[in-house]
Amino acid sequence: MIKITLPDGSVRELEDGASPLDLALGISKSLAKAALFAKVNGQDWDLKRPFEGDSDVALITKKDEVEALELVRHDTAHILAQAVQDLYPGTQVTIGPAIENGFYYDFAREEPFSTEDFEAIEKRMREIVDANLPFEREVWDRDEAIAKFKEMGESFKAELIEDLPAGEPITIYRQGEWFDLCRGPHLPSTGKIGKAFKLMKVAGAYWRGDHRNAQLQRIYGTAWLDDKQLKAHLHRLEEAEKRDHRRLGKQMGLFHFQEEGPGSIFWHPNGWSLFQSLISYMRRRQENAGYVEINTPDLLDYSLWETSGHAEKFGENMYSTVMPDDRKYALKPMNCPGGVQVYNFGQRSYRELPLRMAEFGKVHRYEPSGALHGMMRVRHFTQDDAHIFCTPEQLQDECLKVVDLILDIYKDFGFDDVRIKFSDRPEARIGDDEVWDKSEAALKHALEATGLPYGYNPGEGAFYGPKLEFVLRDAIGRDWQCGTIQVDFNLPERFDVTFTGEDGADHRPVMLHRALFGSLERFTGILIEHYAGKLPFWLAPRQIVVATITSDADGYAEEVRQAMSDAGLRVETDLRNEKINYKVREHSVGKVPVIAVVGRKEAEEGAVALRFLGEEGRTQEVMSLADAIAQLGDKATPPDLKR
RNA sequence: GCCGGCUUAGCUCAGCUGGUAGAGCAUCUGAUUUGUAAUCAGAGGGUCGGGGGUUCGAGUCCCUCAGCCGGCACCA
Repeated sequence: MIKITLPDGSVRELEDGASPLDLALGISKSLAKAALFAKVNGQDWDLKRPFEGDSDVALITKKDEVEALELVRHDTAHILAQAVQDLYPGTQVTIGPAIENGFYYDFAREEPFSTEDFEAIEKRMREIVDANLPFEREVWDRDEAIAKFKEMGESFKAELIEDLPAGEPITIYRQGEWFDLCRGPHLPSTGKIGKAFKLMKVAGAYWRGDHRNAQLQRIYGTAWLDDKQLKAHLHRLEEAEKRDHRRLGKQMGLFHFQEEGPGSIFWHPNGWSLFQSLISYMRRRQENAGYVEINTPDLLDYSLWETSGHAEKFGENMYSTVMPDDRKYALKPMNCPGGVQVYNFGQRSYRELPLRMAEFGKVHRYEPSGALHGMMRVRHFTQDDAHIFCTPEQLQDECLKVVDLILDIYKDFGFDDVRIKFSDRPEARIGDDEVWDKSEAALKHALEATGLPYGYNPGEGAFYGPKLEFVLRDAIGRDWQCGTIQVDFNLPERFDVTFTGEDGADHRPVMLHRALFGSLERFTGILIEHYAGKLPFWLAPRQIVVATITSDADGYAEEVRQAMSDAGLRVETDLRNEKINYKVREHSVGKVPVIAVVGRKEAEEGAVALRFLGEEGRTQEVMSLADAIAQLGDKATPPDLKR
């Protein structure tokens, strides 16, 4: 007999060789039907896999949505693989994990898959579900497994097994004739997967994520517990597409791209207004936080990048040119060397530290063509950069201040859920390990002092120092790095940066690189998506459009515009000979937050009828012009000036 | 950069198996002066991303370059 302890603490005795399924049956028939898999001593366990002695057991059902979804998605990946191999013999399978919202499976096949193949594949997948094939777990001998997969021509699978640690049991899961190397667990049978899945897209992906390896074909799918969830997900995707910044940017007249400037933005008046609002805001915040602002050349002698080490690491991605004077120049890909020159000009005293030098720097990077993505990844962008020169003793405190500032600023833009990632030394780096030990420790301590949760990105630091990344998520769930802090003991060394200490001797400061928006271009894109174009009033490029009903009100409309403009509001008139419906629609589509409608009535009364964009139950309010200006003026005040 | 897809009027898109391009919106002109998401009528506008090829003939087939889209890789 074995003793099974359930999560509520109750204990049940079962025969040797009993499985979670027997346990469930012993409790109730409905539980046995609902159970998907079990957690046995914290380990994922198939329902039909016998217990190995006394155990703590939790039965997982659909109610445990996170676990259930993960399992269903993983199982769906398996039937995708089976379906593909049924339909396209000669295709090799590799790996197929569950991911957020679904799963993917990577295949090796000469001929490309196309989305047109999806219908046939999905049909075959549904057949496999209908067949209700039991998933059966087997443990194979390592060498036999390798030989078997090699014999089948599955070289990728064989490679996976070869790379498993020696002691690891090789588990194989069978569904009917088909089987795959897999850690498990799986559902009892394919019928339990259900049909709330859909194949979404094909894409290339490198074997083991390494671009030197073979390129595989990845099929992405989404999978859910029921049709309702699936439909909801597809609906979410559609909605997310509507807030795509590239689409909204066009509708709102913010910017455009064109072939002659791949990865570079042509800012239109509305977009540039938004961009400038962000800069003004950040300038105030930085000034308030004890920063000074500088500006350094866009074009500098290439040698500066050789000194910094960027040329060696990123030379391929730098725009550089040799001029008739035989000097090689580079468009700056980052601002650090420039900032260092300002610091190094003249002598610095310990009394000046920490010295926080900010720069809205335009940088150019020749990003790989495939990396370009709307405003999120461009070749020409503006950083709200700053370099903080401080003593090692001041380092931690400065890091903390930056983290606080970043999070406070994100809140002003409505981002409360920000993920922080700590990245430590990469393989390709400069500087001694002792220096890295020091800088990593300092940054980590500062981070931990905030008490905030954070993720860990091993080996993802900058080549000169460890970094924190602040990650925001776009409309359709893609993550984008925005803010960053990097601790740097290396560049001060390379550029011979010093200050005179209290003792009269030269000392080496530490350099802190930081950006809060990161790229203003990217941040703008994220803002557009975050607000689905309905920007907060203080950021909206056109805050108010004064729209007339008949031409009788033209004169009054102009008066209103002038008064609002005098109050510092961004306002335009729309005097066109069009119906008010037409004007309302056009400016609503253009995401103008307030339409001030004026007709004969308003003109007589000195009033305005304000129509607010997307505010349910508050679509229209009639008030005096003075009241309107007071109310809108308040709305137009940036959040940092309200406190 | 890699894999796949796409590229037709300012915008969104249609154009079957090759036979010299269509719609809606926008623009312009005219009429309409209209109370909160598209007033009516008329007109102009593209040689089908660039280049090359196959063909009697190509937007439609092939090659090539570029850009964009979806991923992957990269991201100072």
